[in-house]
Amino acid sequence: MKIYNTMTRKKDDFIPITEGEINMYACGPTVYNYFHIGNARPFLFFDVVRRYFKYLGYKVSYVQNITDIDDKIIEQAIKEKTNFNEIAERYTKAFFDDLKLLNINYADFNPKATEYISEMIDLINTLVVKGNAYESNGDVYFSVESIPNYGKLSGKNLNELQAGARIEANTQKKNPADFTLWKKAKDGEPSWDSPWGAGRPGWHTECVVMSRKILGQTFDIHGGGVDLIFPHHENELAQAYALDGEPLANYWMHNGFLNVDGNKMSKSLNNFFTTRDIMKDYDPEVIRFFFLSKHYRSPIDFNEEIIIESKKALANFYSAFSSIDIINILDQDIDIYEFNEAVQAFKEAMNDDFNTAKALAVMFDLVKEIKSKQNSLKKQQAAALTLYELGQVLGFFVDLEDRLTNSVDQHAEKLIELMINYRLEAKQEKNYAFSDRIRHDLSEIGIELQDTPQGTIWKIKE
RNA sequence: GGCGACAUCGCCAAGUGGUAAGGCAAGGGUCUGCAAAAUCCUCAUCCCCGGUUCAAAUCCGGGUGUCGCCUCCA
Repeated sequence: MKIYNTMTRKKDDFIPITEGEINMYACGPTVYNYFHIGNARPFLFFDVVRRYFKYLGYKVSYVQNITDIDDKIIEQAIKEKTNFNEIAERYTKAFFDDLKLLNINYADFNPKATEYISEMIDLINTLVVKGNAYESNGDVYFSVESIPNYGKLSGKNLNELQAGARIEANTQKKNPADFTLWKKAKDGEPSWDSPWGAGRPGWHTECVVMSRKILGQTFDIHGGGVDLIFPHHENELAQAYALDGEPLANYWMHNGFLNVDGNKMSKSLNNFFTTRDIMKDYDPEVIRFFFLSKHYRSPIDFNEEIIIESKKALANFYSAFSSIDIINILDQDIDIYEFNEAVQAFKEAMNDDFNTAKALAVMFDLVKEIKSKQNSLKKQQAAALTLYELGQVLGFFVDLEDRLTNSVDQHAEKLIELMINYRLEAKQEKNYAFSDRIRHDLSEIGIELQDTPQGTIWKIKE
């Protein structure tokens, strides 16, 4: 298995620290709002990473933090004239609700920053004692010059950083690139006591404390969006290195950004979408397909057309399932060994730095096998079960039965059948004007009739 | 200004040395009273120029274009 490692800038062979076990950490949300569609990408992608490792038989420990104290949360609280706790709690709940809708399995651990304040203070204190951090007027900064190789992950060097004029001049800092470990509280801000006075921890410390506490000194995979490489992950790395010279993680994975109609998503461009809002209009599984149809490291463009395309493409899987009546064979003991080759192709794709786009192509090949009349029923069924198995690895096909059945109440069903019979009578009398009117009118209210050799069937239109 | 990524059919998107996966759309056939659905078939030489090689979308150099990071940000 190969994973692209931001640290080495190439695909590295993946070797877990402990054979058969994987410890991974992905940066979670700052809970000050509903998460947007761009945020959904890493959440969803690392869900797939974890599912795939489990499919391969690894024991996976997955940690995703929740940043529940931060400037943005405080800002939002002020705006709503409430306290930061209430904001954090509200959007933490929303976060979990939305994950559930997206069929993203919760992490094994979701530590919150506010639950680890004393550990963070300990860590900062250790860094101060070791000479890697210094207090200045109630703030504590990490000294980037105190360790060698600062900037290794992001490919930056300190001279260039200093040359960049965009780092605000902060006279408190010894080096403009030094970052905040502890932030002195202003009047009225939430705060915790510390050896440096009342304040709150800087963002870059929580991940170090929580990941090491739960997963150990060095863990296997640390992930997040590309924008986190610098400064966030660089700064995490620096702290861990300063503590004991050990790397924080062996593999650094970063997903590419999402653009909207070719532009960066921003509130000012009026192209800002929360995942929650999009899920009102589109099946969450369509969103999953959309993301997985492109390699995770590439930038991806979000727009309405592409979502509709994803929706149509995804529908092929269900159409294939429907044609084979998969619900009735799910618990049958059907040998799917015949499609072992497809499974291998799927794994090969996934083993190559999680090439989900290629993996989806393997799934579409199975759709062909399911529908091919050259194949025996048994072979079609085996292909369907293989498709089902692979799809689940990517997080598809939840509530399969519900999706494949028309859900209307019994009276409505009888009414529809009644209409179908009336139409049939009209057809037999060659009163096509009337039969077409019935079909048309039913279609108008969302019920689609299809004449098949087996008779007329009906479907609820999307 | 510094660092980096990308450029493949109308659209989306795999493919990193051996002669272009897949999806959407489109065109054509079958089926149908007509539809729909289904089904079968068709559909690219890889931004430009130069180089390396028996062989390049794939490697190297030079262009052009798009994007990201350098500041809170998935």
